[in-house]
Amino acid sequence: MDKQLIPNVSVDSVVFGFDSVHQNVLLIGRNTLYEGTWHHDWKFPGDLVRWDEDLDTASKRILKELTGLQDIYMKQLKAFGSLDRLTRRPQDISWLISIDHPEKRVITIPYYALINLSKNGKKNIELSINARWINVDDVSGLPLAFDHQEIFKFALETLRNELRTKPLAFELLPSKFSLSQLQKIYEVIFGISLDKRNFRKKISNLNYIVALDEKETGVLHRPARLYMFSREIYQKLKTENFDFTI
Amino acid sequence: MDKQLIPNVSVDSVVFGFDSVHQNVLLIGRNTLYEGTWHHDWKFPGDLVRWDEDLDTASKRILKELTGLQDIYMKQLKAFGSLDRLTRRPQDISWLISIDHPEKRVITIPYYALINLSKNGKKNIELSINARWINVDDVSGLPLAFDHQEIFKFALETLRNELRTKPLAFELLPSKFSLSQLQKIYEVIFGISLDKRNFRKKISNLNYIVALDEKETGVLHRPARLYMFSREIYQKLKTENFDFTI
DNA sequence: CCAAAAGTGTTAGGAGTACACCCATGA
DNA sequence: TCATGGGTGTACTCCTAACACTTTTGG
Repeated sequence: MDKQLIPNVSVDSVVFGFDSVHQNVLLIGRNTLYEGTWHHDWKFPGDLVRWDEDLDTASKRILKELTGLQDIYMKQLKAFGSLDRLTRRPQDISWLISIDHPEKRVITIPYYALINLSKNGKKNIELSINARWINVDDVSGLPLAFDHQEIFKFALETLRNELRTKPLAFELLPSKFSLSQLQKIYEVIFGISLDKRNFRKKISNLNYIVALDEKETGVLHRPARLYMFSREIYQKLKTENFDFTI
Repeated sequence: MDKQLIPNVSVDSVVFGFDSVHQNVLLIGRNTLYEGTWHHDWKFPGDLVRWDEDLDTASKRILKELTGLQDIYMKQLKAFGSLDRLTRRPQDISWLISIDHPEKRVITIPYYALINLSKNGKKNIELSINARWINVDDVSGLPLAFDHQEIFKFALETLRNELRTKPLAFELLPSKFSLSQLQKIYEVIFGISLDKRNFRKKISNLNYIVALDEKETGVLHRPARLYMFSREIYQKLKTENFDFTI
């Protein structure tokens, strides 16, 4: 095995992709030969960390290598290090042998990432390898490798928590956006529907969301006014508790 | 070095101790010989993980070995794995050499723990090794080893977040407690003061905090009514968002 | 002129906040 | 009877929630 790699520490990426209608997650399809038959399942993109890179750097590098994605919001979830996390499912053991992986025990440090698919082009990303965007509602019905189902559950909870308490929605929007786009993010990720008037009333109290003198173009309906998120104003007001409980 | 230990993965414990007046954290004093003079600093209790134990198990074992504490609430924070985390301060390098530690790069996985000092006896815990309870407000003025200042900051933020959104306060209370005791926890940990009447009004809406037909005894004032936390009722209502924004 | 989404105000109920006095007990 | 913390109610303000029609644009 490559000597530049730490043999027992990996990172995985749970990449959430938002396409203005659904919330998806990026999974890599995998075929494993086990007891003479092929098994198909899914895993999150991930790999071993190098000796000469930080964990945050590793997560970015590996995501880029495996999917071509870069310059997107990424945040560490926590470490997963159960004794049997690689060996619970016999087909995973077969797979580890097939890729000549020597370690019985690898601790993985998953990250979650956010990406706007309408902005970045869903297909460009799927081109690389056998990655697919899967609707988050369908993930619990799929066979996932190792402890990736557990990691997924933790990632989804964390995403929702952070979205409610931090200005994370703007990572999923272009720098100029309409209030309907913003509202849609909360609706899709929390799986709820919100009242337009009440939502706007709430937003108008947040003075770090600033109205621009610009409108949408090229839409076949009344064009919406555009807004931007001012990180400077947000930082100043940050001491007040932000709570996006909508 | 002990072959049972994973050489590059450790756990640390940020133990918060609440003594009904202050919030403290458990630190281990350390003297390091560096360039001919002794340097004194502090670190969180921690050690390497064994090959044959889960991370959660390791954190409990090591905390018990180093402080005698057991059966307390512990939760993982996240992994810290900067390239230079062991080597930023020259005296840390000296110390690693002195304890014959071979690895240049160790990823640490800190946990935070909660303990009620009035219940458990502050002194019993300090007896072991050179551990001390330090008021959390004083920690940022102390020299801490490695990246432990950064870990501490993260732990304190996480504690406050969890306390606001999860029924964590009850980990710091006996099973039967008065409302003043409960109020005190929020006051000390958030460093604020709360109105008694408004606090009680809020509590009375939470029906998983159930009034008992019992009173304090042995106090030299009017005895307070006792309450208990019902985890069953809490679990049922859990879907409603809990927010202890006081 | 039609389709499609943008934009806008009012009211009623509930939650949060500020505030001061009497009560029960042990010493 | 005194010291100590326990226990209680009201009024005001602010936030939340429910709800429907007009406006602007491109086709």
